[in-house]
This record gives sequence, structure tokens and C-alpha cells, in this order.
Amino acid sequence: MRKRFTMKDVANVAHLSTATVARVLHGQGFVSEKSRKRVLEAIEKTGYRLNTLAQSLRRNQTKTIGHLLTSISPNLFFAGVELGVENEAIKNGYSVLIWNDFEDPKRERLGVETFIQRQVDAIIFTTPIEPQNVYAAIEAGIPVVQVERPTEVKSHAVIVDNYTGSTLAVEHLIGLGHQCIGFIGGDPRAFLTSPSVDEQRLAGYRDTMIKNGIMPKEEWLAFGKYYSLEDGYRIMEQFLKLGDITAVFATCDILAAGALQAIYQHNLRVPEDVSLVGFDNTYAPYLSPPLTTVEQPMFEIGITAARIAIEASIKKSDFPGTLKVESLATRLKVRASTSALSF
Amino acid sequence: MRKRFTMKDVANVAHLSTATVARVLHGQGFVSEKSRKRVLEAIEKTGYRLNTLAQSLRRNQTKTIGHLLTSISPNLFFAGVELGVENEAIKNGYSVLIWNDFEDPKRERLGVETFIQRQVDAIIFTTPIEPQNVYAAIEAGIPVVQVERPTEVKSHAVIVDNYTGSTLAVEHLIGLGHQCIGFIGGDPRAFLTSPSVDEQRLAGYRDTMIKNGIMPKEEWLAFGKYYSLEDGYRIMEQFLKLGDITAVFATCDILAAGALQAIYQHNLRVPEDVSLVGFDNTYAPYLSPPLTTVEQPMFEIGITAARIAIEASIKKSDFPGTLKVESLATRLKVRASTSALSF
DNA sequence: CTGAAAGCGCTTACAG
DNA sequence: CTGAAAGCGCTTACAG
Repeated sequence: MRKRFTMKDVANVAHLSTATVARVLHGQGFVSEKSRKRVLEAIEKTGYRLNTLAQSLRRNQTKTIGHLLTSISPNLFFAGVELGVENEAIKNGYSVLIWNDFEDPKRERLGVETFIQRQVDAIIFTTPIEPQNVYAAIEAGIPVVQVERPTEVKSHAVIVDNYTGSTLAVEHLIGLGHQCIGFIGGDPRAFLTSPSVDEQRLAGYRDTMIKNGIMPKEEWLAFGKYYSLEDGYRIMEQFLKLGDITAVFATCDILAAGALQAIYQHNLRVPEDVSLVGFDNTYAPYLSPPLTTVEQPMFEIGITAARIAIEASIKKSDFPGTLKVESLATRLKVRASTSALSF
Repeated sequence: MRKRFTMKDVANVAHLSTATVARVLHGQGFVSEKSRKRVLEAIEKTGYRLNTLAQSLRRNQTKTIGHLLTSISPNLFFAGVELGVENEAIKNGYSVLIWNDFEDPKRERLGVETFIQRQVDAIIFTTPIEPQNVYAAIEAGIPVVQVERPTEVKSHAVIVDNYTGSTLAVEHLIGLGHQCIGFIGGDPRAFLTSPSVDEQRLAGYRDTMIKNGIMPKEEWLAFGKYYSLEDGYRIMEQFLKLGDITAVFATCDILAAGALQAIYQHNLRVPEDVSLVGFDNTYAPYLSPPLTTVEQPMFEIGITAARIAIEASIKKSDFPGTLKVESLATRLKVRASTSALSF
């Protein structure tokens, strides 16, 4: 491996100073046309590349976003957000350090500490776990954006209109003639954050049912421990035993996928025997049949989070004066898993 | 935002030099117990954190791996590899810069250039596109690991035994009594890299069929343009029209998911009407029924790639002297989508 | 229009 | 056992 060329090497080749090379490189300040040409030639000849590290140290700005997230697999929601974050980052000349914490608070902490030491310009928590970890980042003077499930620690945030999304799903089913609609929740942090995402979705379900004159039975509601296939499967089997349910709304496509497996296992068909609606629009398009689902704008969530993060890192003085909290809309994606109730 | 404390601040508080602080921090070199205590107290008091940036510049080592990959969504294969890479990285004190290229050569190039400028210690291409982009990294003196689909450019690599995987799938189906087995391929770069992944899988299929005395008909073979739902769906519909096929082997779970949708749409059941085997073990567990599939050790692929990358970055002199090419085994994961042929 | 020089926060060979 | 000092590769205020 040969030594890389530095700005000084370029300056020497061009018989100019590093200051002039820097001016040409960044296109600012006065440089004579002749000098500019000499510099450009020297860069060409040496194959010089700027050392971002040195630049970052000097400018006290790394153009790096630390993205701390639950896990990019298997829940594609997080992968979708990450792609949005990365896209907006790149567009602005930033790069993304990624850190999956698997919902482990210790691993989240390690991520925060690593990001601080690496001088990231901002940290995005796509679903923070421990409030004190979020606080540690803020304490260190780093702009923070909490996504989807903000803790009680105040910071910029990007959230989603879960209530309305849930409403859309249930209205769709009621519009198709369904009355006995099961609800499968599974927020891992239900009732911990306030109000939890799945509480909002439950509220949307309940309010819409009642508004339409349907009093949901206690047995129509079930919460898994996680957003897991197993919970979806198990709860769906309970629902099938009940005998009255004709449609099911699950708060995550993974839960819906599990429910679908139970239905399939019992030799029933969707939507002929039971209609099914998911949430997220991650696995929904891949299932048989393709699922009607409440779409979360994952990519846009990521873009928005990154945009706020970058803005905040540029004018840190504003922080934490004006906190931005952007709420994004969800929308119903109708596919083949829902149909009119037949009598 | 207050200024962060530096090593000099700590040294001042402890009434010692930065050299001594550094020694304590890294636990090497001689430091008297008394001095060590003073330093530790000063660190405690100031909340000092090491500035990795400065360290990296000085040591000429960033402890950063650049992971250039196709896209973490929707093909979870890449997400799985990334998780492996990250896990091994963290274990060794490294961080991961992520870069999705969406199979766009220009975006891949931008990623390589960014990684070079940011002085990453190694670059992992989880599926390189342009050989010259791989070459650019090597040219810059950066250790490279190509994963799964190495280009003709020589570098470290982690590959998968696709041929055997394919063999396992087809033997499984033949063992269940199937003879007319359809093959759905969709390697986006089939016949470009040599030999392409899907060519290997096709060879495994063909050899196994012939070894068992079955001469596959031309119509039993079909390639999509991509690993897409649409291609899987379309090809499966063709297969259904044929009338003789009783089992299908798809080279990607996404293709299998599409095929499953076609089968479902035609009111047929898996495995009762047709058996189905996928490849990857990404979507397979989530489908109805859960799919028998050839599992790729995604996590281990990532771990292996990161391990090689880190080793290579530490002893660069070896590079490119001894190139490591590790091949990982696949295995068949039998689930509910395959059953004995009933006459 | 151009350059000398200080400095970002570390590390480390060297002297004592 | 400890510290002074050079240097990693940039940027930038300042002088000319």
C-alpha cells in the first residue's frame, strides 16, 4: 500500500501553498485562473483525495449522522426508515453510522457512547429504549431526533398518526359490512411509553367501533408480547375458536402474517372466510393474498428525521430552544385480504 | 452546547501531562498508582470522553468498516448480512458506515469515494456491481471483501455454496416423489458474473434431476429479470398452465412468495396441489404456509466478511499477498410447503 | 490573489 | 515513572 497524497503534496506539485489548494478544492476565496489550473492538474496527477477525517477535526463537524435503531431485520419498518435517513443524508453530503440495538438498553448505551466519541453531528433514535440514553446524547450537546416512540425526554421527534391509521382500517372493514372485528396488538413497549403506539391504535379501533354503534367484546381484543409471528398465530387461533369474528385488524404486518398462517392452517381462506388488515406495509405485499394494510411512510419518516437532524446540527444554538415534532400521516393500502361480508 | 473537555483539560485538572492521561486511558506504559488515581478522578469529574476523530487521524486507523450493499430492504438477505457485519465489528471495537447502492453503479462509486475519503479501514461489498469500483478501493490501498457475487477483480471474498444448496432442495423434492419440478430463477446479474449465482443454482438443479433419471423439459425452466414478486407470479402462472408440474424450486424467497400468490389466486393449496421450495430463508418463515427453503447463513456471512476485513486492515502488508476466500454452507430448512406427491 | 502559521485533539518516540 | 514536543492532514484568520 502506497502512501496517500496529502494537500501538501498537491501544493508542492503545483508550487503553491496548501491554502490555495484548499481554496480551489472548496471553490471559495480568490484564486487566479492560472493557479486554479495548476492545482487541478496537480490533483489529477496525484490522484489526491481530501482526508475527511482531518477536515472534520478541524471544522468540528463530521457530517455524520448516527442512526441508532431497533433492528433492520426482520421488521422491515426499521430498514425502511434507515433507507430514508441514508438518502437524505447522502443528498446533503452526510454519511450514516448504523447501530442496531435489538431492544437491549446496554447495547443502546454503547451505541450512544460510540457515537459521542466519534463526534457524530446528530443522533437519530429509531425507537429509543432508555430515556437516560437519549438524555446522555443531549447532555453531550448532540442534536437528537426520536422517531415513532419518543421517550419522555424532550427532543426533536418524528411521529406517525397511529390513531387515524387505525381508524381508517376499522372504517374500511365496517364499510364492508363487518361488525365482529378482532384486534391484535403487540407493542413491546405498550403502556410503558405514554401513550404507547398500540394504545393509540387501540383507541382508534375502539372509537371507530363505538362511533358505528358496535360495542367491541372483551374477547375481540388481544395483545401479544411482541410483534411476532407466534403471537399473531396464537391470538388468531383464539379468535377462530370464538366463532363470531369475521374480520381482524392487526397492528403490525408481522402479527398479521402470523394470523394468516393460523387461518391457512385451519383450511380457511382470506378474505372469503375472514378479512384481515395489517399495519406498516412491510410484509403485506409479499403475503398470500397480498394484505390490505395501514401504510407507514417509512422512507419519508427517515427523510424527515434526517432533515431535522441535519438542520439541528447546523444551528446548534437553537437547540433545544425550538423543538420540532413532525407528525406524518398514514394511509390505507387496500389489497386482496379484505372483502364484503357475505351472509 | 458547552465545549467538550479534551485530554488537555483532564491533564490540567489532574496536574499531569496529556501523555500520562493517554497512558491511563489506554492502560499501557508505566503510571504510578497515585497518578492513575488522579487521572481517573479528573476524567470522572470532567466527564471526559476520548475524541475518536483525533485518535484516528493520529493513528491512521479509523476502526471503521464501510459496508456497501445492494439494499437492506426489501431483500432481507442484505439486512441479515449487515447485522452480522455490525456484530463482528462492534465486538472488535469497530463501527460500520452503511451505504445502500440500489444496484446503481454510480451510487456504488459515490459510496466507494466517500469511504476512501473517510479513511475507512476496510470495505465490504455485499454484492459489488462494477468491477472498477471494487478496483478503485483496492487501488486506494483499502482491504476489500466481496460477498456472494465477487467480480473478476481479485480480493478477499465470502461466498456461499449455491450448487449444493440447490442440490439439497431438488433432492428433497425428488425424495418426496416429485418428478416434474419447475425452476424459477431471477439473478439480476445472471450470466454477467462468472459463474453467476443462479447459474450455480441451475446447475445444481439440472445435475440432480439428471442424476435421478429425470430429463428436465425446457418449459420447466424460467428466469425472471429480477428477484421480484412479479416475476415469481408470472412464471408460476405459466407453470400452472403447463399442467404437469407438481413442485417448484425458486432461487429466492421473494420469487417463491410471488409464485405462492399465483397459486393462491388460482385457488390451489401448497403443498397439497403443488410443493414449493425457496432460497435464502428470508421471507420463507412469514408466508402461508411457512416455506421450505434453502437457508443462507446471512448472519455468519456478515461475521465472516467483517472478520476478514478487520484482519486484513490490521496487517495490510499481507495484502493482496494472500487472498482469503471463504465458502459457507447452505442447508435445507424443511417447513410446511413441501409434501409427498399424492397420486 | 497568495502564503505562513496556528491549531483542531490526539499519540508516541525520546529524553530525563 | 513523567513530560515536552512533533506531527497526523486539514482550515482559516491574518498579513501582505
